[in-house]
Amino acid sequence: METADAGPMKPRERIIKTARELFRRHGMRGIGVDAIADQAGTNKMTLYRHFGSKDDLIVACLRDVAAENDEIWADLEAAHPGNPLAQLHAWLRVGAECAVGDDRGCDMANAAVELAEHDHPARHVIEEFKKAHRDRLAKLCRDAGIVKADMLADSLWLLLEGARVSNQSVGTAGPSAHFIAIGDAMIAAYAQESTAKPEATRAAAIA
Amino acid sequence: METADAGPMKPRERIIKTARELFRRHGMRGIGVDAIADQAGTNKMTLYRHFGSKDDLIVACLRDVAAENDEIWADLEAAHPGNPLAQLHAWLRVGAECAVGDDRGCDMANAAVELAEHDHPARHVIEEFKKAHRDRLAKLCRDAGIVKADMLADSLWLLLEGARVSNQSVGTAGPSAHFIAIGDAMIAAYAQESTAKPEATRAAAIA
DNA sequence: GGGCAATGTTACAGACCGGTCACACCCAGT
DNA sequence: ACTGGGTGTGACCGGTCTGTAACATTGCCC
Repeated sequence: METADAGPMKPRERIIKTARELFRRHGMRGIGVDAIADQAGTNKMTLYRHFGSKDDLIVACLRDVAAENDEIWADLEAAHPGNPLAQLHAWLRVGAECAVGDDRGCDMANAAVELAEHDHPARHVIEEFKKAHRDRLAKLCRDAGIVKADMLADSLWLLLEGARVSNQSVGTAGPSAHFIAIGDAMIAAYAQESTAKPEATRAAAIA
Repeated sequence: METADAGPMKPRERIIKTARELFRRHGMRGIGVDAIADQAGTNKMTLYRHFGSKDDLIVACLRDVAAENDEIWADLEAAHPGNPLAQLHAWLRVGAECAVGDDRGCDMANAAVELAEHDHPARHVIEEFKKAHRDRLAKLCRDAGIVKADMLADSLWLLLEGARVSNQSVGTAGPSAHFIAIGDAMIAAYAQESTAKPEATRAAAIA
């Protein structure tokens, strides 16, 4: 059949790319390896030669998602070098693209829902990825001089997670539509709290 | 096998109760009707006499979830009659029970993730439920005199959705641990904004 | 051109799943 | 005691799924 992607990519890449799309559209348990191989313009045998099992393929896809996300963070820092507050606002805008322009949520979070077994090989990748994301966000908040950096990071994090999962039940026109407004309000509130009160502290530091 | 639940309940109830638990633990696509019937102390044939298909059973389970939730809202109002702000804080506590004491998230949201087909019969139930929940929350905010009631409602809603989905990737000790603190801060910020600024308005109303 | 590794093709095995059938059973209401 | 509706039992069908085996084919490098 091979409806798409007979491009110059090697089979391995095509399989991962196609699998990611089909996993996303039908769920990991809702699509078979045969359909993935077909759609990738190859066949089941070569798929199994590159990935020993479907679970291995799933793990490879999630690692691909993680790598893609690393690029986003690199872009974020490159766009506003040395300006963590601007990076924080930019992060919010990037998150908004996910939260308003897409109704199938975060691949990692979806995988965590679908792969309920606690010993699934993908769980490790998911947990590592999400913790890394949250830690990067917290570092950004800290570097931006937010006092309660962890609280703001967790607030923004839960906001994004909530928006992306909410899209799947009530659509992008639901509460997620206010994503940026809510996020900006959060940042503003914590930033104000960080500059208003501790004048005594700052004065002491100067003196 | 019938490891559990040979109680006095009629088969239909036992099946729904068991199905809900197994769906929750293994995912809807991760458990078969045969296993559900076994665990419920009955058999597949009886299951199919009560529910025409597995999808029907799924819908029935989700309706059961919705009914249980209605009770929670009734309890909330009964506990603090005529005091919407107290109900709002109580709602946050109830949400916290889900967000810190459970790592398998919201059944409805999980179903939305797992049942990716846009025409699945359960989708209607999920959407209706989630919208009703969000609307009730917005009404509570409005009744509590919050000016930007919709914004607060959406913020709290996304907070809860995020916490419950986040539990499945990073556990209850992750950002969800700050659920109540974050929620209280949100309510406080919006409540302050609702009493501080509009003194002119209130004065005008009195005069 | 020869050779070798990667890829394609077909068929198959084994398991599981949703769903149905025919028939035996139990037990309450009359 | 009878009867009838709800229930239990096991077998079965057709389909789909992951994963494998054996063999043909392509394409690249020397």
